[in-house]
Amino acid sequence: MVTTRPVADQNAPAVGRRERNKQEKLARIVSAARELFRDRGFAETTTQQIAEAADIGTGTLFLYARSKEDLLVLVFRDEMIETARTAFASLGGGEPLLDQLMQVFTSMMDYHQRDTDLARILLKEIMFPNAIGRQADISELLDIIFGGLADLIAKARKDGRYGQGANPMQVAENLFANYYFSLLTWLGGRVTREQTEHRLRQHLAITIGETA
Amino acid sequence: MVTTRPVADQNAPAVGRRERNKQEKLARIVSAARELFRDRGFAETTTQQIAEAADIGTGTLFLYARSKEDLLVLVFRDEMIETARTAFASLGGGEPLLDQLMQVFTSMMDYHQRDTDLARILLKEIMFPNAIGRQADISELLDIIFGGLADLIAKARKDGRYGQGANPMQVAENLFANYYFSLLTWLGGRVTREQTEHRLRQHLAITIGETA
DNA sequence: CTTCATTTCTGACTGTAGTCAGTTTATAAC
DNA sequence: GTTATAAACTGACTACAGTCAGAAATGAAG
Repeated sequence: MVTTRPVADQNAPAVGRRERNKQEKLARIVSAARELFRDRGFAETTTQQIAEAADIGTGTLFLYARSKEDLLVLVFRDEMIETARTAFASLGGGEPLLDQLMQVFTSMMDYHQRDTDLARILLKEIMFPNAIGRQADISELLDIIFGGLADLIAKARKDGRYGQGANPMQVAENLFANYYFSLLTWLGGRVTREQTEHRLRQHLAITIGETA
Repeated sequence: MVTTRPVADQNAPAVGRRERNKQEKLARIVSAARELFRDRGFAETTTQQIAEAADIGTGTLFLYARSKEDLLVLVFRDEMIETARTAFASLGGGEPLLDQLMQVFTSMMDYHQRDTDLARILLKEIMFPNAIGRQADISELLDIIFGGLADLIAKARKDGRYGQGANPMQVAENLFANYYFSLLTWLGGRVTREQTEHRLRQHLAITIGETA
């Protein structure tokens, strides 16, 4: 049997043992970290424990994530992206814009509610990445959210469900700023989820120039 | 000479040597920390250095601030409060609301521009206090900003410079959320100050329902 | 002044994130 | 196969934030 080098396997160019090993290790790391973070919490999990559970050296961990926080983002980024996508995709077509917006944002809040402590740290890291050029890039997540919101606004305007004239992307940014701020107060612990949603709705209404 | 115990010295009740020492130490700590943070940056300054410069033990530092981040807030909180007060106080009366808002926010941005690295960490700590019941409480700062904004809105509405019907406090929160978000992108380093101001103005215009 | 209780202070110590010089492993070239 | 080069890995190590048991200072009471 002539084992030729694996030439151009469709969407996996140049996959040698090296690359495979790397992918496997990354998977082990992410899996171990996810479990430990969920079980014990972020602060209570040490990078040593993660390394041990992933069966790698302590130093190796930091080849895959620049910091413990970076690792956290790496672990949950995909879930968040999926949550955002689903939130937009499961939207009915003809409802009032304000209701659509609230559906999207409450879906994302549902995700964070499962573990508000992790959510808090995630939120912080998303907007304050402490390593420039981080491994775990979150621009894709932001693109999905901003793009989705801008689309909603543009569509609502076409259908005559929303009349204002401002640039959809700027309205989207304004809406997200309010969502982010609401999330902060919610996860800050002084306000219930119910109160947070109520206020968020009013803030969104102000931005799109309607009554709540 | 009969040294009576200092009875009720007007606005300083029960000031013994103990209280005086504490105040002096706090002043030394804040002063030393301010200088070091400004000179070398936050990450590059160690709590040891601060303690040494303030001529106290390492442990003592953490009786006055729960963490290094807490100390940062302790150091700059008063300056920020003063900046916010001044920003609102130096406002002319009859200008368009949007211009007034931009004046307030650019004043606060001027303050942060002196040291954007510190500003970044401050911003983070203000919205993500990592110790509950921190020593350095920032609720006063937020009260000033929210109150000031709400006043501006209420006044503008009375004068007929602003017509919308929403609760002034909620509009204030919406405006601040947008300011905070703009600050984030600015201090995140991907956008110039000029671009940031331009965008902020448009976001504020959307919120108050006017054209930029 | 002399206890005694309470507050404040202290620095040796601990736990942990992150580093780096040296080692191992994969690939390429012949 | 052998050798050479580069990539990936490793764990002993470093630096530093924050702790805590004991020491010192203060004030109160007699």
